Amino acid sequence: MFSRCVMSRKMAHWGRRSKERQAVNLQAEGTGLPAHELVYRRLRDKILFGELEPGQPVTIQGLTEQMQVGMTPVREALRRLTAAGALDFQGNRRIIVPVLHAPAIEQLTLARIALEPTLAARAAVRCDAGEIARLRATDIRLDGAIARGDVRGYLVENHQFHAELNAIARAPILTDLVEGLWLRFGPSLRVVCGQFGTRNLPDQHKAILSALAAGDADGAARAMRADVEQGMTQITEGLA
Amino acid sequence: MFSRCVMSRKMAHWGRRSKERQAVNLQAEGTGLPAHELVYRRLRDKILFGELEPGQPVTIQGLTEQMQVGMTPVREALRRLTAAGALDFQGNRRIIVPVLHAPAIEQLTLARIALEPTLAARAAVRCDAGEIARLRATDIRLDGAIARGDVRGYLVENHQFHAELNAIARAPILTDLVEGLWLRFGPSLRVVCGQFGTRNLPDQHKAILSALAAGDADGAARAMRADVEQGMTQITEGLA
DNA sequence: CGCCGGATAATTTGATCATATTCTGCCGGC
DNA sequence: GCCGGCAGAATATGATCAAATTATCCGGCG
Repeated sequence: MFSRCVMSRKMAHWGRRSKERQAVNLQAEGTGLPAHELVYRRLRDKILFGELEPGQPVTIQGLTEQMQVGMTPVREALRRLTAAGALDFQGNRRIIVPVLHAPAIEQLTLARIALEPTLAARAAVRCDAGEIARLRATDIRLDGAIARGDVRGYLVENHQFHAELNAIARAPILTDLVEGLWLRFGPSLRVVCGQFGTRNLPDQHKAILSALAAGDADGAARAMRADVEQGMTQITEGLA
Repeated sequence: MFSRCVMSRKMAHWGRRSKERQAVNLQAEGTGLPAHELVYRRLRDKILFGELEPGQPVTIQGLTEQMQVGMTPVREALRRLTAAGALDFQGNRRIIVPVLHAPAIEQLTLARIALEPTLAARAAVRCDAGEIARLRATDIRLDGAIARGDVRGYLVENHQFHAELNAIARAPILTDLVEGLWLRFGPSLRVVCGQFGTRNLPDQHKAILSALAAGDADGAARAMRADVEQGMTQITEGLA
């Protein structure tokens, strides 16, 4: 009992040393958010914007040294992402970036068509002028990225457009569901865009914006459905 | 350096002792699944079947001693559940069982109506005789639980019925989404059932079964939609 | 003289880490 | 070709620190 107490003091000293090194790193990274949250967000963005390749293995130890944090936060972030289907947990405790196959794409399309038009319709009856203006600005940046041939920029702004739109709908539960779907096809979308470039990337954003500005819920839903179908068709054909 | 080594040996010894006790406990629980998976499943069932009360705080340390495992597995299970919305992460790093309010119920209803009829329709064109028979058997057990006034049994068998039905649809991604929704309203559903007992718990399961047996996709979807609306109305009125 | 509000101490809980242990997959010997 | 050891990665634990909540205490006021 006593010896354990002494021992603990020593460990406390070492722990403090490493902790200080750690603290500096976290401050450098940014806000006062917990490390597991930071790891989660950075990994999520990497998946969403195609910095990870389908099939690529994701190891805990790799992340710990890459992000300079302990294993526990990494572990938690990975659990969150695997729970959301953004990463694939191979039975033999190995984690990889998911490789989409036809049935998965079909289900994702079904789910997106079931949810995103509903959100667009809600947004149409809730949006105000400022929100539409911000949405227009995002869409212009999106067009710029396409013209520039900037794949990463396209992915970022496209997601931004849809995220802003979903936020307007004031339905956080539905929005969370949709975000989870986007995480699932993010890596594959990047692959497709990488193959074909940004030349042939039509979207229905103009039609969506018109419907929103007119407060036309049904029109917004239809336009969103078309946008989703177009996007998922791209993925299907690109991976075929 | 040396002292640390000695210390480590002692810690290892204690760790092993508790680990062996643990191993026994894990074996008792069942298969050779990892601890975090077991914790996740047990917590999920508790949420799904109403053993946790809305608003009740869920603490890591409480779980560690309750389930006799270390903090890391508990932590991972909680991350998975909060990611799915089954638990609510209060900003001040405290976790509680979610308390549903009207907008949340509305969104859950929207999502369920968007997804579950689709799954039912898919099931209708995929089911075979054996699956229908199993589904019938589950529904009979469900009726038994209702007649007995067994709330817990009702929750278990009702979930089982829908889970089996969704499995027939062979759309694991959609099924996962729906499972997440069920987790969100599980605790509140229990509260409602606890208030009213199992007397007034009508469902559309007979209609669903007929449609499935007839291979009538559209009929199955309609019946499922009615079942979902009925169930969610119960919750809305019960919590009002 | 008793009660209440705010400041402080104590406890509880969460977050993170280093380490020990276990499992998986691979490689070389038979 | 198969089996046993080995390297590496994942799982799990306990220690420790930080934050937040709760309990306590004391001075001022009714």
